[in-house]
Amino acid sequence: MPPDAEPPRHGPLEERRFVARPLSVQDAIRRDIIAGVLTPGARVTEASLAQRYDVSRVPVREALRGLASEGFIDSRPHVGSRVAAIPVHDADDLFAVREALEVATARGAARRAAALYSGDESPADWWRLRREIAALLDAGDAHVADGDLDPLVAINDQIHIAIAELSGSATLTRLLRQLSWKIEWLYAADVQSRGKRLWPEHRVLVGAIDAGDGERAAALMAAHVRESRIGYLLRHDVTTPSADPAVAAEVARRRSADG
Amino acid sequence: MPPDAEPPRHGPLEERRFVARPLSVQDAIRRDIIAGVLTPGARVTEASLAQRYDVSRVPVREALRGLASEGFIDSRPHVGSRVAAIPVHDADDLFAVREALEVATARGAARRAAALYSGDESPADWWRLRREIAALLDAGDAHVADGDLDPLVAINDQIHIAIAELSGSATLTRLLRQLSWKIEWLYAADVQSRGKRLWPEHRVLVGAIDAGDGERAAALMAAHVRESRIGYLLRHDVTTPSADPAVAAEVARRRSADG
DNA sequence: GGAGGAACGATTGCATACGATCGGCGTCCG
DNA sequence: CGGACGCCGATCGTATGCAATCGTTCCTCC
Repeated sequence: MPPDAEPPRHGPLEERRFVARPLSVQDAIRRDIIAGVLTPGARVTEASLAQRYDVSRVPVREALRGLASEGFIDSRPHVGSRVAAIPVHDADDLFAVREALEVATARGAARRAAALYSGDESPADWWRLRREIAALLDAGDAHVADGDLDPLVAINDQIHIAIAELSGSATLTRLLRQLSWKIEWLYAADVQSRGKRLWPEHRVLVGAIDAGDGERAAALMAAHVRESRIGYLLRHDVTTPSADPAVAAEVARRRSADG
Repeated sequence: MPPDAEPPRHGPLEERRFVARPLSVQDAIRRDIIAGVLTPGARVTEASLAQRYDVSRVPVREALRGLASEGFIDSRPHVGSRVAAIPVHDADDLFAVREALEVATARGAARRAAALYSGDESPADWWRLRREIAALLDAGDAHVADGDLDPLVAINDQIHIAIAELSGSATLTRLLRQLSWKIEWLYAADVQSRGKRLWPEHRVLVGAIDAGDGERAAALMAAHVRESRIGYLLRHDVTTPSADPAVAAEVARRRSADG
């Protein structure tokens, strides 16, 4: 089924509802913060941002409030707002929570796939998400083949978010999205991630979801996120490797092995 | 030291910065949603809320945007907003993620306590939070002694949030706060929680944090949250008890034991 | 009688304007 | 010479007004 068959049918309604919102001011500011255009500690007044993004103070104000509740902005009433500090010392904990989040979403997605095949449920947007994941997998493969690894981190995040949406839990999806932004911020701040080795795991994971094997999907996701966590800790030498003893041991082992 | 000695000194600056913001519109609406005053599915227009809380449309608008990003409001552009559905089918996953979150914050709080005693760090508001926890523990004890268990769930949440702040991770604290609101919503929606049995565990947990024993604090918190999760699942008979096999087995065991 | 289209009401999105509050700095008094 | 008081610029918080968009309803035509 071609992916462009259904969208023009319902038109802009379903379109705006779910996928392609026209990049709100909040998204634009967040993107600039993550990309490093707005550096931590920088003063951002409503007026300056309004001029920067060519809108009035009102949307900027709403965006700032949202970004403050997401932790990208530190705001003090009647004083001003600043770009928050990158949570580098939280990195390991962020990965630990991400593991729990993603294990739950992977298991939920597989469970929902099983329910779908047995006819218990008929989720409307399941197939749309499934096709989106397929497209993302193909796009990632193409980038890997071309040796262009930079877009991989963004595609990786989109796949994981799509799997979360596949699980049907809006709450978990929302939390994971916030966490992904933070981890992306961590990656972008220091060093470009090289996710080539972890990339092939995605297809195996999606296969387990399609098969409806919840436990296998959960185990694969746990290993996948844990590898990502170990990789981050290996690239950033921190004093305390990890709070999780198993992760810390693995980091120490590889560090001594690789020299 | 009486707790009302310092606030009038620096006045409203430090006051507003951290603790007692004058209950914003967003907090008021969220409170009403959790309390069931605004029921899921109810239409909420900016104008009606503005009249209800006696403010203009602009603060209502900001509050709605924030609540939408928190998942309490479903908003569609140019159409309107509705109170979101209570995430009952996510309950078990929410507890699983909460366990990971709270284990990380408990471990972090204990680690920070150890660093404090060894003189490595000197956190300014550590003692303030520690006193706040002590006051909350005493208040909870008083309620338990009086047999007034209703405020216990709120006090419980405040203790857990304070422990998260003690860990020093703003990101984890923010995620936990959002999760706590959702779980509180779950509890308030169906049945009043009876947390008397779990209450004494708090002092043991805080003791482990004070001792700087990170692993013990983490283990205690994991058991504490898991008990809470099992209790919820026991009170709400769901078809699939839990995604975690150990939790599911324990729920089944107690259910057959209690009849 | 049914289907397509246009106009209307309702609601949000944004811009502008004004009032309230805070931090900084000069000045005055002890 | 040091500290406290008061003024002032800066910034936020809120209110009001207008334009854009969506869902609906009614009208017309087939």
